[in-house]
Amino acid sequence: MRIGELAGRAGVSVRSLRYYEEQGLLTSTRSPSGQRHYTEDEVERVRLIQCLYAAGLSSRTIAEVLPCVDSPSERNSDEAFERLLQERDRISRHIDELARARDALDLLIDVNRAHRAQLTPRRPRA
Amino acid sequence: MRIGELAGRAGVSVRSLRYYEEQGLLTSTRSPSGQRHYTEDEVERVRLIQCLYAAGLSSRTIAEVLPCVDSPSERNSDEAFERLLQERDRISRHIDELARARDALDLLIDVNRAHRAQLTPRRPRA
DNA sequence: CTAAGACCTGACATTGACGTCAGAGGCAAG
DNA sequence: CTTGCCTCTGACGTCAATGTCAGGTCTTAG
Repeated sequence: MRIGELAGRAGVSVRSLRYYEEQGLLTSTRSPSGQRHYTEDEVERVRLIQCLYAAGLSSRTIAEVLPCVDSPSERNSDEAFERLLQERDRISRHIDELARARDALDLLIDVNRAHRAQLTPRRPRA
Repeated sequence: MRIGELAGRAGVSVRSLRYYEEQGLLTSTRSPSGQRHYTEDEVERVRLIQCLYAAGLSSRTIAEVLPCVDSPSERNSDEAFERLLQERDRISRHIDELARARDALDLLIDVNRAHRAQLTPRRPRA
């Protein structure tokens, strides 16, 4: 398929796909006229890349761990594997951080609700 | 206290504190010579602001919810309160997203571990 | 054949939370 | 008074993942 279709099916912009290729996260075969062509598999790959971006990994970091996706059986991915573990931990810590922030907001919400209840004693959900 | 001490105690840069003030997140009293002075309370406020930044809120959004911190009892914070609920939900969704990414990494880790175990059958943790 | 629409490269624009630097003034200790 | 550190304002720099535009080529439906 061509780049427009891949973009549509993976839910990203054409611009992003070209950027991913530039960053070494994605490869394409080229038609004689220079247009990029992709296989079905690339759809999932792009979704994975997006997932990792959403988890806060940078292009560089994604590039570093991709060997674990592409050739999990090769010895050359020692560094990549280390990175994978690191990123997993970073995500866990980030989740904890978000949970603490959510707790703070929950507390604020409770306090505000209490005050609001007092202000409008007989007008709930207005 | 002056800005350097606040920065140290709250764990942020002096530059950041001035930026927060510029964004309306923090206020200071000024000495006759123009230097900023802060009370003890501001330490906690700065930590809260940092917490919200870490949770992905922008300066603008933090400014929008701060009325709920400063005057939780006032009617004027309707919009702020709405925003508070929205952000809480956004954080929850973000946590779910991160958890999915972590699951994906865990799977990758398992697969890679399996392959590595096969490659070096009698050399664990080398 | 031809027009519309997808695609190409290259380059500049954007956004947000800062870093950093310049040039100037403030303040406590010796 | 001076030395050294803190602070001030203002302004430009940064980084990363895109958006967007220009000027040109390719493909395909009619």
